[in-house]
Amino acid sequence: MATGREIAQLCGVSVATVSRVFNQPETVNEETRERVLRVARELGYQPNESARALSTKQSTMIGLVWDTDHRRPGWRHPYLQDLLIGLKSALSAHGYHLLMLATSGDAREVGASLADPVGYVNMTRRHHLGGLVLIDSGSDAEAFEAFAQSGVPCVALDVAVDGPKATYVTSDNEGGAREAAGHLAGLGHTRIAMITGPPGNQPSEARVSGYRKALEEAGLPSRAQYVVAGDFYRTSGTLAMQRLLALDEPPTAVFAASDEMAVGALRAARAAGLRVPADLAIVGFDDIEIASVVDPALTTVAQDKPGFGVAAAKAIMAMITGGCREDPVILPTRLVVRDSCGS
Amino acid sequence: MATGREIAQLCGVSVATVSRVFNQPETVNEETRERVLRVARELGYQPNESARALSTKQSTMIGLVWDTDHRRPGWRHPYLQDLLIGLKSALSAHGYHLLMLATSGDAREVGASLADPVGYVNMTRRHHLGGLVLIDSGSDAEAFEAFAQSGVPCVALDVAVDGPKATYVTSDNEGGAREAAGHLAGLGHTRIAMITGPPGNQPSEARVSGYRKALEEAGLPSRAQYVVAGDFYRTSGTLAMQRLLALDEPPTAVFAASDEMAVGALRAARAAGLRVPADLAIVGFDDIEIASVVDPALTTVAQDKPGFGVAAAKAIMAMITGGCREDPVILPTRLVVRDSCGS
DNA sequence: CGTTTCACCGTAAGCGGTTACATCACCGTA
DNA sequence: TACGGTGATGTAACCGCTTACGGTGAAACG
Repeated sequence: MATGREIAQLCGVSVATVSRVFNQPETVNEETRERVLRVARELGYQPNESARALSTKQSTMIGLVWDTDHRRPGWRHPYLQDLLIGLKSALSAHGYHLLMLATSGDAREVGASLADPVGYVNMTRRHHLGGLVLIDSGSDAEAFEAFAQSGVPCVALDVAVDGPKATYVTSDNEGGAREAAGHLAGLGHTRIAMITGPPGNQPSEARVSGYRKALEEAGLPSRAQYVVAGDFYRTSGTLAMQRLLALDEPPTAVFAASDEMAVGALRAARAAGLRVPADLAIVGFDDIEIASVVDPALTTVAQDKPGFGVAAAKAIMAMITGGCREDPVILPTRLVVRDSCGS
Repeated sequence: MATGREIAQLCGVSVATVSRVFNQPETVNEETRERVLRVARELGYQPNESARALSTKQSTMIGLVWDTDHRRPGWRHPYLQDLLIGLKSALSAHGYHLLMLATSGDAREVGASLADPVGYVNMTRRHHLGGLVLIDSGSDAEAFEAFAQSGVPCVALDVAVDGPKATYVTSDNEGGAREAAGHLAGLGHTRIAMITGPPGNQPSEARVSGYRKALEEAGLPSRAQYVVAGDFYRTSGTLAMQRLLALDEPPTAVFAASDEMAVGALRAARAAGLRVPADLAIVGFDDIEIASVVDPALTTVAQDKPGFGVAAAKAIMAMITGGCREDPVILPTRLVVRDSCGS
């Protein structure tokens, strides 16, 4: 590996000049700059990032906090891949790398344990990370708040946090839900139920709120027994649907807070002998891949998946360079009408 | 941030001793060791990884090479999330972190361009990465070979590579395909077609080979027009199926090299008025999520998705510590019989 | 012609660890 | 008593880069 010193010797300049060529090119004479660059290229020079980070106290890395061995076994993020694509490409464009942090297993560790924000924050300091991107694993609101308060620049996905250098990005859950439920109402449905996510989950709460607004706007009554809680998983959708169907006056339309639950509901409906959408209209949320594959294809509220990553990347970079808090980002959603609501 | 020097001063020892406490605990007197550890804990000491890496010329990071802006637009890895879960948790357990590399956009870059192995290898040196994990993006065989030859420890997923410190992990594609096609033969089918992946793709080739073996074992003739090429995408499955159905003697069973193509084939069959599985049996490969959701649920060959990541992690760590090549890992597959083959 | 200005560049002190080597006290042994 | 061995620790060089500071020569100025 060629070092700056070698280049300096070959060019007859000092290491300081070599460094300047790469960091403040305008301060060095064009002729010598060219010379240094040429030699650097010939030698295949790669600046030592460890040395640079040590000296400048900052690296070009952003930490990604994503709990894989989570307390909710089997949990899968609905669109992790698209999110990462957006995140990574936006970060790459500005020379940043994404570091998937681990807090466990390191014998050298001092006082950091798994799923413990402190552990991640420690890692942030160890590696001079510019900031953190926090991926929601379903119910980390409290932990995320700790991150936000730590002073480390961080942006949370789908969890509203607040802190000196913290912000978040989320979809317009309320608006999307409102559009979805409104769509059902517009189709003439008057008995519209909702299957929610786990209580306390922010996107879920927002979706419930949007659902309520849509009912109100359509002049429909809001019945308590039409709102039943799920947990975003498919099975919970089936269970919830069964409870709805057991009602004296079962709904003719259901809005599920996730596509997975919508699929579960669809199963339950079919098992009960109902035809979808003829007897029961179903709308989901997320627009994950299976939405277009189930039969009937699921009408759903699409989230801007890569946009999530891009927005997170922009926010974190802005906070790193700007040094202050950024405004939260609310991404627009889009109602994708397919066959499950019989429009 | 507390440094080793501060600890040293507070404990009345030298920085060397502090360092030894963490790296060669056995060489330092128990009493002083306890003292140093206690003070370190009180100060919330976190070793500076940049300094450590600079000094030792190695970091605790493994690079992940995953092309997001690939020449095949819309490409998605069939099970990236599970793979990452396995990879990350196995690496975490040994104190390694995963760095998602970017090669583009860095103005400071010297001679590294996107999708160029050299760029990634340069990044490896810059950051003192222990090694690289290469995720196949569909057709990177040549590029991967360049990685393998670079001397950097690396393990490729689903691409057979060879090099001084390179190895790969892949599924038993041939065996899985053989079992799948054999299953169809066992069901009494004699006209069994196959929809392959893109020509040159190694897993696809192996699956074709397994398919051929199964036919042979069942005493069935191998007809050239029964093997039609797709590209792993859904649309290509539809197209391929249409061609198969246009044959004078259309097949009664189809084995697709991916679930996506199987779904596409299923659509084509249904559009042609065929019932699945009564008129046409279909088997896929991968066992992605949609396989269990389509109607009829897809019989398919399941890959050990998290196992991929775990195996890759073990291999790369073994090569880093061992310094030499590891044997390739072939993961067993499992035939998941659902409804699309009418067993 | 002396002085100021300015563009350019070198010197050297860090950044926070690791580690080869030296030191020192202490013990057992001849 | 002199000496080699051993365990515990200190000393200092080094890893490769950044940057504050100072120096130099030439152009510009009065």
